[in-house]
Amino acid sequence: MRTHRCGELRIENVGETVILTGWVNRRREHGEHLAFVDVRDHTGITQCVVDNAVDVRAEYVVKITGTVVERVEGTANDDLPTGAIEIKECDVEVLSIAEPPPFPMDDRADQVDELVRLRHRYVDLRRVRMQRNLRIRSSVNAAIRSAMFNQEFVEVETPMLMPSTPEGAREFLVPSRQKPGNFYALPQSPQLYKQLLMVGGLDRYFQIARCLRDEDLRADRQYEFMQLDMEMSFVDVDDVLSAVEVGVLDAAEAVTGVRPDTVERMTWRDAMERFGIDKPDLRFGMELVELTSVFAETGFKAFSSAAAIKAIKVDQGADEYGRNKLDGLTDEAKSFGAKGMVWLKVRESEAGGLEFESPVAKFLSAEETAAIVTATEAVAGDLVLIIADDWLTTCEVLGELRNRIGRPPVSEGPYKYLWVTDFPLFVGIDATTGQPKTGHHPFCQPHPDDLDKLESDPMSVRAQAYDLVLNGWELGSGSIRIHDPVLQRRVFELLGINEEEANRRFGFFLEPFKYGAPPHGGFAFGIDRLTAILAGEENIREVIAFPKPQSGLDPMTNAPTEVDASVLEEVGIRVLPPTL
RNA sequence: GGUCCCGUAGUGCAGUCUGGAGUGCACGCCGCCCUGUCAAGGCGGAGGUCGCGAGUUCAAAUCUCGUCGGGACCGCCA
Repeated sequence: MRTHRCGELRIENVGETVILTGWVNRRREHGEHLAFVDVRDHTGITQCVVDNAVDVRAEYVVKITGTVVERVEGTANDDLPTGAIEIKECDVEVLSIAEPPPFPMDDRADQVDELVRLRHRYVDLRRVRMQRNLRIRSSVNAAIRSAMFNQEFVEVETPMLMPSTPEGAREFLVPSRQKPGNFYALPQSPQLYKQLLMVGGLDRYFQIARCLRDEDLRADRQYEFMQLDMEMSFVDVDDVLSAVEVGVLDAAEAVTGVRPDTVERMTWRDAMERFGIDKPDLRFGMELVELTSVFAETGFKAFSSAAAIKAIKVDQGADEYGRNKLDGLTDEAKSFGAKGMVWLKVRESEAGGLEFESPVAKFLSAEETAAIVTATEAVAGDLVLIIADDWLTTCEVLGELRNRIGRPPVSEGPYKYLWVTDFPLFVGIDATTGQPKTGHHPFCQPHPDDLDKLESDPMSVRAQAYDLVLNGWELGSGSIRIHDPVLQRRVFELLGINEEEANRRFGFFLEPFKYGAPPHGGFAFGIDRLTAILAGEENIREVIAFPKPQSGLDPMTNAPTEVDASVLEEVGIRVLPPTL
């Protein structure tokens, strides 16, 4: 139908008769005998010179046949790759007429209410931004697929209809017609199946897998999302990390043209100590400074009873953070669990040294003041924020403040990939049962050096679990799995799950391990998130063709909808009246 | 479940604090003019349930309450 695409023609094509197809980007009339029509497809725009009698308007779909000519002296457009030429003696065929688009087709649409864009997503998708993002996404998928295939991973599709498992995220349920009153669940992840593929001797499995979780939506969370899901047999942690790295770095290189530096590694403990979070953004410093020992003998009550005291320093933040902003940060700190926040503005003292301007300055001894300055390497004009609490709270609150104050926008480089390793096997105690709660999932292999502490000091046991982090976003996580039924039983017991309950909840999954399970481990990372960061987008909706807004209600299709009573009847469902 | 912000023409805004006729701007749209524009230019025109519902008031886009919708975040996401 066409000889060229709209972004292709150059000065070399002058003289050729060409056929272009696309959408009318804009029309400029100049009296009775002259009008310019910019025809657009995903490759770009070409200017066509037509007679004003031709009635084409914005977003009409057209087929234009004409001759490529060099533009008249002085009328070339340097902003367009095709700006040196135009199409003359055009024969214009209208393939589809169109109503005016509901929003501008250029960058101004970035300011339009997202709901309007989503309601007319098919129009929004024509824009440069969305074309670019979806093509980046396609490159990411292609790079990952070939990276895994080249490493001898086998692509296997696992079922979308699976049994409901009560663990983890809330599931989407699918009623059964053959067995009314019973339900399938859509997979939160292919976790269970991929481990069974290892039992089945696939050795190396991967899948670009759709996962579904019925949890509240966020900028980085949709009901449905895509993961690179993989699992390997006869491996240790390093083997898994290396294999995943190839996929992630290939994808990044495919998009940016630059292969990222090798992925850094950091233990969970170090990440918490230094950055106060298990997904540190390494693009900026502002590391947490340890001050606990400084206040070992302090007379300041807020600090004397705290297990951990740490600080962050805001370079030259003293003037920028007035009373209102500091109060805001304090409220923030409290909302994340701190009892309070101490701020110190560093000033030159009259004696020539440094002193603090702060409501609590008078409670700090000269030695403590000096020690804080030394530890934080503060200079006049800096702002120091101190949190004193139990170790985890101190770290987490400062981690939040650090991100709030220093974190650059997603679109700013560089890309900082990071492995966070040695996560704790258990995090916290379940308030109702008094049993430890798993940090990852109950099939996660404890660190071999910590096996003897499982019963005696479970909270200190590290897991062979690891996360991949990019610029402060958690891309994914994985672990070496338990393949030994005896060890699995020990872990279940610690979690308060007896054998009967384990069989009831995970029976179909545990049974196969009696038939010879290889040691194995794996990983999964979110393709939406990786693509968003590589595209410089703050929100994964911008890299998804048809995403849902925060409510989960689709403004284009109106899903979810009611269904006919007969349909419900068939699956044995009766809908309750809405609760008031 | 919670906190905060937003809702005025197809789109983006101003007006809301301090109540006084839908008062206004830009883009888009429709018509006319225009032979070198390229987010063209000129002239004219159409287009509004101020999200919705109550309340206060002589009078509500504006104040109050409720509700719906959107966004960011917390909870949640093994």
